[in-house]
Amino acid sequence: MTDKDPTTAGTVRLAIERDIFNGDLAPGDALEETRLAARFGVSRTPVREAITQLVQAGLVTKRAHKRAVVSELDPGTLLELFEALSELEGAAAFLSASRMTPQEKSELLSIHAAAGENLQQGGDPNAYADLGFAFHQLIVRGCHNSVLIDTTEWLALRVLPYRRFQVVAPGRLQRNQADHEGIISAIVDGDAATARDLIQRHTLEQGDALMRFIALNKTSHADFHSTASIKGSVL
Amino acid sequence: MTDKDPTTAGTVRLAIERDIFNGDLAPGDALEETRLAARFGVSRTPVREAITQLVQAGLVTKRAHKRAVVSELDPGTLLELFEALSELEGAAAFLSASRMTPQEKSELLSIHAAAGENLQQGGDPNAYADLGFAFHQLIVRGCHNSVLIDTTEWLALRVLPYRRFQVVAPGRLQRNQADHEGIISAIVDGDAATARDLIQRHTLEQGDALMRFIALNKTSHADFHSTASIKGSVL
DNA sequence: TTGAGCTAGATTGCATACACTGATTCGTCG
DNA sequence: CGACGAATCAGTGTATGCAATCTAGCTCAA
Repeated sequence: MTDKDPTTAGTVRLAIERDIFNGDLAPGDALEETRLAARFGVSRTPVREAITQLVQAGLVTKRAHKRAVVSELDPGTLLELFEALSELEGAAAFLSASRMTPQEKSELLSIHAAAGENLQQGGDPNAYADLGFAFHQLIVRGCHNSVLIDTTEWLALRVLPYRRFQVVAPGRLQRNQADHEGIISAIVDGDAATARDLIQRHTLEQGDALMRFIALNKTSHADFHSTASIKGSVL
Repeated sequence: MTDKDPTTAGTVRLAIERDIFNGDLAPGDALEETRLAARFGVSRTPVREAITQLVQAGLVTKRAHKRAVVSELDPGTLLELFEALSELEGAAAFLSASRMTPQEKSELLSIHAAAGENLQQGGDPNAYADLGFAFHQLIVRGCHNSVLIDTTEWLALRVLPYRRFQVVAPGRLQRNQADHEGIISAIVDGDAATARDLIQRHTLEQGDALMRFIALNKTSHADFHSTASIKGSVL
């Protein structure tokens, strides 16, 4: 996914991806080839190729002779996305329970501990969000099935443009941490079925929370942009 | 997936896909831009775009400054692929058990009946394989979650280039039909957990059978091509 | 005032030309 | 005779130009 690509097209693709994840490019924004080419100091050709790649990755939507736009996820699709993601993460957790190496398990524990410390000391929410992301990533990768890993992360990628929507419901972070606690126990104990069940429910809840947050805040496109300063993650 | 794309690049992409699924382009074969451009009577530009799309779809592999080749699946990856696919189909079946409409269920039953008839009358194995493919597709689509459907079919697509490997183990088709029988019962009864379990095991077995068949027959690349006349499906 | 039709500008899709990288072959030296 | 190196060549990566298409703004009529 994050392979080093010495070609210009690959570099441009990563740059655009960064912009999308940073929020410099919001869902619905247009990707104009000429403008991007000028901005990166290259011709339109590699830009076009980068856009083609992003379209196939699902981050960008495009139709013939119409300009490409950053994919917008309507609530329905978002719900479907999280439902599918919860199944995939559940499957990965199921396998991870029996396949993670002791080293991977200890890494998982240390990340969880760091997140707990951050939470207790009222640390940076962004840092906590990043730790949460790493937590999920470690579990997924612990299944040692690269196809399953790639597929899961591919879906997770499509939610990233919505990271800016901070989930601020009261007590949400504490519940998140408690969920993680239970998931870790199941994995460390090798209880695959419980691990699957817990993380699946957990991911579905996250999606639900994000959806409700978006439904409340995104009354218009302008409002969407107004939240650009709020950064954070739901993962 | 099969969207109408009026652009040249889209047409070329579909043409190359066809060649891959038909076996005119076997895994490992090189895709040379100039040659393809000449063949389709277009310039290299749309051909490059088509190849980029196929790379992102996983059907083609490419590295910078090296020519693109039809993706080759080593036994390990193939195993991972089927493991992931079994999880996804299992998840879809789980949801389908409660979401399929009566109409969809009856369609499923009629396809299964047709397959049974074909089997009993010693009909065309290719036709049986197609029915089996339709069977799986119906179950997946019955979950009514387009993200899950697309993801599952995307993985299934990567196995299609190996359709030519007919699984001819004795009694295999009968066991396949019996599996389908059980899966249908579970879905019609609304027994989601059983449906998931059965189809998951079923898909894993299919992958295992395909893997063993390939391991036996593919002693060299030449041998691979020699089986080109044998057509069929494992789905 | 509002809506349909049209025209001009902007933008995409494709073709062609050039630059650069990787591979093969041939020549030379040990 | 074998091995190393340089030149040549095939093929990909990028730039640019042109034609087809879309979009926005305007005109004009209802």
